[in-house]
Amino acid sequence: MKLKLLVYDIDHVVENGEGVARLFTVDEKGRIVIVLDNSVKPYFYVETVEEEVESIRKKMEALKHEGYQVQRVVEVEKDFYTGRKKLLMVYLRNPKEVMDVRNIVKEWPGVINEYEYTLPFYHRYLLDKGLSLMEWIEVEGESVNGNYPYPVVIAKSINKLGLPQDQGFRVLAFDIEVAEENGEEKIIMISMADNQGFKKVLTCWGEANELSHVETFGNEREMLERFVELVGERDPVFIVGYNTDRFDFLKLRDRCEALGVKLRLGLDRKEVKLVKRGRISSAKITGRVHLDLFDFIEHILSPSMKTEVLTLDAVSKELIGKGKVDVKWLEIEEAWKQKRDFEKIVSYSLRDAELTLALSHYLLPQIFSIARLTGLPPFDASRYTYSQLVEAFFMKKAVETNTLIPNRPKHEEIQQRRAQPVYKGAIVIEPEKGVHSNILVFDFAAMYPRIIVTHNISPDTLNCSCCKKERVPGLNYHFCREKKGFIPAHLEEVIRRRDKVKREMREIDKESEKYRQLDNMQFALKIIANATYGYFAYVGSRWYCRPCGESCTAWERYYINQVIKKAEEAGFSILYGDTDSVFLTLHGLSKEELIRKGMKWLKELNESLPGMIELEFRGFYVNGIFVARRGKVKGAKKRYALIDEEGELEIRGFETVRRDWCELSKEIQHEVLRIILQEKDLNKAVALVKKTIREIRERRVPLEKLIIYTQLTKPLSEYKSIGPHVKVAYKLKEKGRPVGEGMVVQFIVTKGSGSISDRSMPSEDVTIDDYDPDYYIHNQVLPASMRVLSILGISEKEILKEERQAKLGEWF
DNA sequence: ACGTGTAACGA
DNA sequence: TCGTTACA
Repeated sequence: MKLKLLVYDIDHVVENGEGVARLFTVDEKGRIVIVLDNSVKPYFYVETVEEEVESIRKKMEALKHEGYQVQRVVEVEKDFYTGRKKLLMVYLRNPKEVMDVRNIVKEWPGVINEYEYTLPFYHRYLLDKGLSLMEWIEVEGESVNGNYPYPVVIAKSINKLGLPQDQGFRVLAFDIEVAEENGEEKIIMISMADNQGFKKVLTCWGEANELSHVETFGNEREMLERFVELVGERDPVFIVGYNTDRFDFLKLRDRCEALGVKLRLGLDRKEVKLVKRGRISSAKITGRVHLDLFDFIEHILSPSMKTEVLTLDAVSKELIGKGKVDVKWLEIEEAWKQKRDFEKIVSYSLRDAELTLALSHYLLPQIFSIARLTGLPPFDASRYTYSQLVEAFFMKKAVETNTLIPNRPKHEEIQQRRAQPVYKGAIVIEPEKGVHSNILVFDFAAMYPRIIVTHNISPDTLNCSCCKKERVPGLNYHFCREKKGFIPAHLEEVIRRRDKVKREMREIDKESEKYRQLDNMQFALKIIANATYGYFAYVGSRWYCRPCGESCTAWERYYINQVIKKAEEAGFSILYGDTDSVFLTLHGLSKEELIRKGMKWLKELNESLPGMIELEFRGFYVNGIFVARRGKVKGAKKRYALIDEEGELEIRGFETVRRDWCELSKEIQHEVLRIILQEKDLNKAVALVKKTIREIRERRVPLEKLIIYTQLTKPLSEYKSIGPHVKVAYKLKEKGRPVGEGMVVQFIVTKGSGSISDRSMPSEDVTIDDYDPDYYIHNQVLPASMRVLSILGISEKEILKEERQAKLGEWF
């Protein structure tokens, strides 16, 4: 029989001692079909000294007599960055024997190194088959009776059908609530929502009730058993949650263990498995893909998000415009805290499941797009960091081009790499402080990836012996001009594909499904393109190449200097520049003349730039402001504000955009910048600051605007210097609150004695009468505002002097 | 577990 | 001054 199927997950089973890939798929009607395929055998590579090839091959074959099922040993040749390599390819039967045999072989004399022995078998299978998940395949095979309540097919052949076309998967979101009872933490509520309209709240807390979607149980065990039963009934392909790796599944496992409930959520009715992944573990379910959206957001999306905290509420609000904490939800939250008003609590809990479901609708297509590009299962694609995704992409390309995958560095090697001094980075031009008008901004789009491609920067082209034509400016490296490097070859493909997708996007309706699909595609390509430079110099990298990273920044400095030189030659003044951007102006020209001259200059410049490197026009700005460094005359780098013709502000580096400054300071600084750049009314800006200072003294500011957010970047015990956020973390810990690395501490500085740290309190414990007006005036609002006002000739004294008079005035 | 350059805070 | 954070 022939079947058209979409693979959404994969693992392997061992049958009669043989590794068999197990593909979890759905057909066009959304029905689950399990496909078993034994066409890929587990193997790894061994590099030996030339003279020992034969003897070692014989020795390996002889391992059969010691119980190792060495099937075949084949001599192969593969590309490597050091050149062509002859290798022995050792085929085994059971995937777990790969490690066992490698551990034996590595001790043998004459064996130089082993390769590709750490790949999980499912990854080996996907790479060798050239398959990506979330794509349609055609399976020819035979239907058999398996131990699953789903059809099982043994594959004879599998063909890729090409273009991805999404399928309506069943997606179930869930969320649990816990509470302490008699010193023991229990699960008291489980909410579920799926994309077929199913909603359910299970609880073993509160009284019986009339709500149709609520089931109340006499005890926690019955509730958990019902949860397992319901997952089976709803039969989802994707189970999504928010922070479920680190919280919900750990709690579920603990409680199920304590109460003797089997958490059988898998298609095979097996229990949820917690698999270790670095510091934290992930919950894995056979045949259903558990996706923790928090991981994906933390690793991939958060750098480009505005929110200070990655709570479900804040994230949904930013990404899908839902989850706004309005009055109604505040009420519900209060009810939950006080454990009263059952109905409200149920809706609170259910809302989390529904928000997670809504988020998944938006995020799953992005995850799938990354999965297709990197060849990783969605389970991994959603959990990997930038560097891991880049690595997976190049591993796929390596196998496609008969290139040997370099090994991951061992612990010792990582230490050595870490000990290397940092190399020279990008150039930042020191700006002249003050206000400037008529500014043209240009930047190099995707500069590092384009440098890598244009100059063929790659570990396999570094210092080749065949040609030495192009030396890296200022460094003693050169890269081959004859042969295309491994990294540049595939990176070029990524950049070209992305450019093409972006061109296609311009032609179609922004609201269309096709547009979203293309957008997700270009996003996945962008991740790979942008992270490759950093990956060269990342200590954990397989394709580690410091000279490559160093060369990228050297070329970057070269090009920025070229641009500056040519701009000066054309008569422009250079106001500022950072890494890949330049800010230019030309006094005495009208706006139109300036733009016309700028465009002409840009065209000529681009004709002189090689390869894929191109400078782009980012925009024209009416005004811009550069501020001074603290206590210095010179202008500060990476801190400026621009305003365009539409009155749109672009603020970089200022307190306004930093989360470790309180909202009030940020708001006032933003307003000061706007008043100055847009209204050009210095007095109005000064008056605003004065008014704000008065309001702080009179305690007429909302407490939330005084909260400072600071992240704990390491475990509490590792801090040598105890700053405010660390002190607050200790205070939280004392209260019995969970405190850990990665947590964003929220605090307010209060009155009293001692250092600022001593006086910093968890924001939840502070009332309006507690905060320290002096701190918020002198350490927050004033510095933030003065940063801008002082360059316009306003002194702190001026603002405070009149402030004192105003205060005096209150007495008369 | 992506790179380096930078400003600024609090102890 | 140093350790720390968050930004470009």
